[in-house]
Amino acid sequence: MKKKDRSGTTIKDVARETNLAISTISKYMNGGTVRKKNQELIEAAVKKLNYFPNNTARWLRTSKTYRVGVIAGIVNSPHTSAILNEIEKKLRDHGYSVSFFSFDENLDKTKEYVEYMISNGVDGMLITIPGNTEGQLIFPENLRIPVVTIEENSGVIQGDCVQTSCTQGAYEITEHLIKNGHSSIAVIEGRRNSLTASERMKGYFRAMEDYGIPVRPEYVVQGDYIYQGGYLGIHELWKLNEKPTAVFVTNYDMSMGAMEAIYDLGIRIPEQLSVVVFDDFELSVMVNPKLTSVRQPLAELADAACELLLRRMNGDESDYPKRIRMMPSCIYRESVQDLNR
Amino acid sequence: MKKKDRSGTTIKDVARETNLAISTISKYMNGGTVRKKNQELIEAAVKKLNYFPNNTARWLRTSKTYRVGVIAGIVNSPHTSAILNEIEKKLRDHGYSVSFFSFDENLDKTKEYVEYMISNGVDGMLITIPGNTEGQLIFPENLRIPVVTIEENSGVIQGDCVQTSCTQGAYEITEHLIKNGHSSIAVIEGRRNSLTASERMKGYFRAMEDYGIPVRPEYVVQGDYIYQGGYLGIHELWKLNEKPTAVFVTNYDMSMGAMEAIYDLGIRIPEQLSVVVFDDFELSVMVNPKLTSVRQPLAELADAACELLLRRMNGDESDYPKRIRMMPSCIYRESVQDLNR
DNA sequence: ATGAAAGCGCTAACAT
DNA sequence: ATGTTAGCGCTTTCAT
Repeated sequence: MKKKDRSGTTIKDVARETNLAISTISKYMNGGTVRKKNQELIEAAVKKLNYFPNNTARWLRTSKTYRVGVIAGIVNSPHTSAILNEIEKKLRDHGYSVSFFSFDENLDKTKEYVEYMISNGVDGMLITIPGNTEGQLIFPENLRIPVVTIEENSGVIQGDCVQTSCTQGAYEITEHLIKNGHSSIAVIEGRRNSLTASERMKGYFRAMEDYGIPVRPEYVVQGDYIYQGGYLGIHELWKLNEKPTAVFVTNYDMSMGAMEAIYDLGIRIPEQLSVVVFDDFELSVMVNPKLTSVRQPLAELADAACELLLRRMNGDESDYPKRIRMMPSCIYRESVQDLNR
Repeated sequence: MKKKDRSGTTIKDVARETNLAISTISKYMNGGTVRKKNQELIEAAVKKLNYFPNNTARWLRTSKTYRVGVIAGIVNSPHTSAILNEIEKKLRDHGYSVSFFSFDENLDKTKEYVEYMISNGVDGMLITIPGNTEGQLIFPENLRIPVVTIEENSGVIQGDCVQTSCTQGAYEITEHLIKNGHSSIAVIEGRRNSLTASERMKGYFRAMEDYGIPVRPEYVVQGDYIYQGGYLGIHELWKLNEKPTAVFVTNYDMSMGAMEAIYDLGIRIPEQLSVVVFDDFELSVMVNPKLTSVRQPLAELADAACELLLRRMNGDESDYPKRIRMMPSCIYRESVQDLNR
């Protein structure tokens, strides 16, 4: 039997070794009380045979796997990895392990992934959609396990979710530029049809409007949420006769491209151009000067999602569906020049 | 029953719906042939009831979970996330999903983690040890599933592993400095007792020796593999009367600290100081000027590890234990001044 | 091609 | 406190 080759010692072996009933072993392994003598017997046998209980078989009876499925974007991005890191830590603290899938492109496959996860026996799921992903989350029809989504958008999903308000962050950072005396404020937009992109633009437009500053069409350049977009965006802006005094780059990847272009063109920050960016990762403090940016509370987001999921998995459905909104915060560093002085 | 609340449709339900035997359904689901009429019946029922087979129960019979356990360091680091990303993609392509644990501190808990993973029913395991982690991998005694480790060290583990040669990379990058006319070459060392640290230092010392350049003790400054170490290291070097013309920073976190210190002190790269670093992530190209660095082939490492594990899980033990060594490569950019010109 | 039945490792009544 | 037994969802002989 293949079986015997792979799987190690079972509860049966321990029972045989100790001359006790299987159920006694089971009881003890689950924290029940047995006679001291038997406890010692069991301990000895467990050690000798190197037995540890099989959660998978356990699940068959209890319908608990203590495993949660996580579906996320490319791990190798600071956004996803920050969230994933927090999720894993948090869930492990609560005795859960995580199985995860990442998807590269679109969301079409989520349904398939979700089904696969359930096939694999998870007690619940966490889904985090990177803001620059197109498409819609699709769930199998009669989903029986709790799912909490972590996202930057709003309105995409029904059900439990935690999210950040992109509009708010974009508004604040634009306002910051305005308060520093800027009115020629360019923006490098995210990909068309992206919800986060339009949320962020909304924040920008609203701030401009609130302060009565007209938006010049040539200052709104179309990006795509990737490196390239930021790079080309800056080049485009720098061809203008009347150059902006500030630029708001609306996501992380684009901000790297933008910085590259800024170096290439020899533009001095903040003397010639003030720069603010959406998302705050390592780069923001490693470039010179350090960037003023909008920071999404990723760890807090992940934490809240885990808490909620944990409650759901424990059967508490009281406040379903719950939508938790968190506010991003602006981090003021050295990349903005104060034009008032 | 809790049970019924959570778990969805079972094979039983499909059998009832179609008036066929459970075993017929099972056969069909596993690619066996059934009468056309029955096939249609089953398909219809599966769709109607939204049935998908439960891998976990399946495992009970087949001892295959199609799940592999991954134990890695902090996900939220470019090193780990690059590897994890590749592993997940690769394994998913082969029909496996990944369960993972990360550990923050030391390796003492690996044994526990490994046991837990096995309890959870994985077909194999991948363990990646970040080079800056102390301690020894400890495995449970009669481990019945294949394990492949991915590491930067050599000699720590018996069994299958893939690794990079740190010594080689450190040698090459030091040699590069020498060939560019440098002889006052400082190095910021990794943490004491770290194997990778000593491997990297070995590369440095060997290159210096091969080219007959004496190593000045004050140019070897002790770091700790974290940000702080790089930061303080540069400050320490810059207090010296005879400053080095080049510095080799031996890991990523320290190189960030070093760059920070370099900015703070207003040191110009490469005019005043040439900088080379071990590890090549985003930072290296985002700073100005771009950094010459040693790049570990992380994706390739992960790929090779997956290939090997996949073979082992398919029962091919032919070349056990296999040790695959990969060479890092140097990426020459703009942070080194050519003193020969 | 189909079905009946045994059994994977474990837990949970229930009886002792 | 311990043992007996049924059964979780599924695959796999072995009959039919």
